[in-house]
Amino acid sequence: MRKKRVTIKDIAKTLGVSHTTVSRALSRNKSHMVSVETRRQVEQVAEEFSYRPNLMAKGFATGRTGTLGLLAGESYQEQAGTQIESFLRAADERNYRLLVGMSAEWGSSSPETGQAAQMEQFISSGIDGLLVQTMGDEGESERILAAVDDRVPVVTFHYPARGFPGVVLDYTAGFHRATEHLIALGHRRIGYLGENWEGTGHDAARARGYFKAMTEHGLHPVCLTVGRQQTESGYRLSREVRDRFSALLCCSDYTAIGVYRGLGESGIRVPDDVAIVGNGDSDISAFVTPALTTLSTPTRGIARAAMELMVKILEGREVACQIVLASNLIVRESCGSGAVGPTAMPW
Amino acid sequence: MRKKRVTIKDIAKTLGVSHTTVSRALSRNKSHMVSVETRRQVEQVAEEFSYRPNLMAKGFATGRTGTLGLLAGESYQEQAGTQIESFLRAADERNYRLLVGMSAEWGSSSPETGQAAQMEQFISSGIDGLLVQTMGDEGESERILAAVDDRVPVVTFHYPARGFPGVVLDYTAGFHRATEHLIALGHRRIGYLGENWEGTGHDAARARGYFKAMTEHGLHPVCLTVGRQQTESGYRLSREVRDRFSALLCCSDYTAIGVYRGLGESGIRVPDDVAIVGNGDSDISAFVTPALTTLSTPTRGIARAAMELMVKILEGREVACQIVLASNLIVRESCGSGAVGPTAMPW
DNA sequence: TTCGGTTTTGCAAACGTGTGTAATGCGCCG
DNA sequence: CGGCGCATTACACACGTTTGCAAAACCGAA
Repeated sequence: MRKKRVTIKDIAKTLGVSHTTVSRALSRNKSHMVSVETRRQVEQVAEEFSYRPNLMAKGFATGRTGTLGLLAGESYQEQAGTQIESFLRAADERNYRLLVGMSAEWGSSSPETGQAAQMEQFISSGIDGLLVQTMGDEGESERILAAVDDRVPVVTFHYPARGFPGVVLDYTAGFHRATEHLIALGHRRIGYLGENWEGTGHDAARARGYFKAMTEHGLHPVCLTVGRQQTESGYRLSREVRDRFSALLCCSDYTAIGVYRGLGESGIRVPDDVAIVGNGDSDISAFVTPALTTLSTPTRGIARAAMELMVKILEGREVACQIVLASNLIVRESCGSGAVGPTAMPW
Repeated sequence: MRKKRVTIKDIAKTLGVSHTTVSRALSRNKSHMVSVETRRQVEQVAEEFSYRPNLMAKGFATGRTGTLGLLAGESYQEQAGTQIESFLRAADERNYRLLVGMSAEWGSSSPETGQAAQMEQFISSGIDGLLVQTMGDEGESERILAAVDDRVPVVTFHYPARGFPGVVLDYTAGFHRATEHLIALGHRRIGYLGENWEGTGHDAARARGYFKAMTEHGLHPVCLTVGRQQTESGYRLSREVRDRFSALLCCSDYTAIGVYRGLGESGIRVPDDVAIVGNGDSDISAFVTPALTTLSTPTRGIARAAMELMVKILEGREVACQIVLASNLIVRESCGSGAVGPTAMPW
């Protein structure tokens, strides 16, 4: 037995005015004036009845709901949780609500279908705009285009998607910088441990940065492929790697942790015998021993930039634009360059 | 220039029937029949026009939106990200959408105000039910009661809230078990490092489990207070602790990591000199050296149970009920009880 | 008093869908 | 042929809010 909600008509009735007047009094509409006295009374009664506007009805009438859809990626590696949290903050700051979903593989349907279905649902729910985490795979922007069908504005983040404005994380620049860091420390035999460095996604972007830096310095790049079980793969690959390289770039912190374990068991020391660089700056990276030098994903920056872009588009102040953010190299202990202890706490 | 959306009226017009018929044909309404032929035609045209129902209008008409509000807690310690993700999965499984917020301190307003405002907004947005992460502080259930004002059903999770059905995490049982684990290993001088063990929240619940186990075995409980900067506090307290205890229970994994560092710098070995138990089973715990024995929060279980409870309540199959879940003790290396290496990977 | 203008208010439609009630058509039986 | 029952469809209203247009009220000046 739930309470019946208070509407503007209830207020209107007790004041003996029309609901139109109440609506105008409360929404401070410019085009139609309400006398000061009327407004005062309306506000008083609204307060008294603890009136709360029905945002659904409002959105229904205006076509704007103040709600955005956020479609985040999977989390096993990319820290979707932190990313979502950052978006919640950014949305809160701008007084938007967030309908959240994950473009996941867990369901019965394929990832593409799931993603499309989520977008459809969001749009049906009446969002004002859609924030989509892109993965960079082939045909992604066509999929988004087909699902959204130009019914709401879209802002992508993480990876560029043809035809959509978005915030792009420049993994290439980050890994270029990380590779140069290792070269500057005197390393020559530097390897890259990647999941899918021949493809078109995140990982290939990282590999490109590595390739570029290596060839620029006349060095020979060598890539090894890790499996989906990243930590375990790193652990396995560590055997194969022991004498071939003096430094290793890993596509994720988890891979690096697996390498740590494997090398440790073989008596190979980090960073004295091999230098390691991770990626992601996940919670673990500052606390393992030795603390892991890694590339941090500017999660908050991405969320902020994407929200700002979305708001601009909604207000018609911007049409299309790609914002590029770079990963930061966080130097800790695992390359032996002098930094000691955790340098970046997660709070 | 966005596309105009296709409505049932458009379908009705092209078929020369009333929109009522279309509505009934698509919603397979029991009380009114539609001829097989008509339904077929309607479905065909709907497909052709790629019609998508306006969930807002639907909810507006029926009073049900298929959307739930999720108000998660802060994440700096409790891993809100993982918790949110679990809820997204659980909601997806049951075909609900999730409006997500965090009851945060980040805004300009006080946490209580922020929380209340979020609840108001959610309810205004037309949610069918509200999932609230409770913190266990004084007056919490009154605050929720005041904000929700019986307009939507509420299910709480994490901590019991008077008058609300919910899923309760039994920290007391978990820490009782952890303490007994240490006692069984022969430890007598066992300390507890807690944030607020005299209060009424999570941490006090943990402390109660510790107290209970200690007094049951005729041992003297000693609590030390850590600050909000958990890792740093653990680091500082580690000096004070070195000779007083042979085992330490920490209120979070992060505190434990701080203790690790501090003890390591003093040449005190874990677990040989001091045994450590953490709490939370965060990502780091399996990967630090030695791998941390910790209490895992059944994040997925909480989400599943809360969602199921909510659905039951929405369907009128349940009224009030408290489901209790316990933390699991994950035995790794930090108590020296024989387990080696990471025993629980996060995937 | 009347007129013109300004300020304030009300009416009614609109947004897209669901649903109670009434109407229509059809076949069957008396 | 009339009446009844049943299957199918249509009409009209509801949900809560915004908004264009029109009407009313008020004020000052002619």
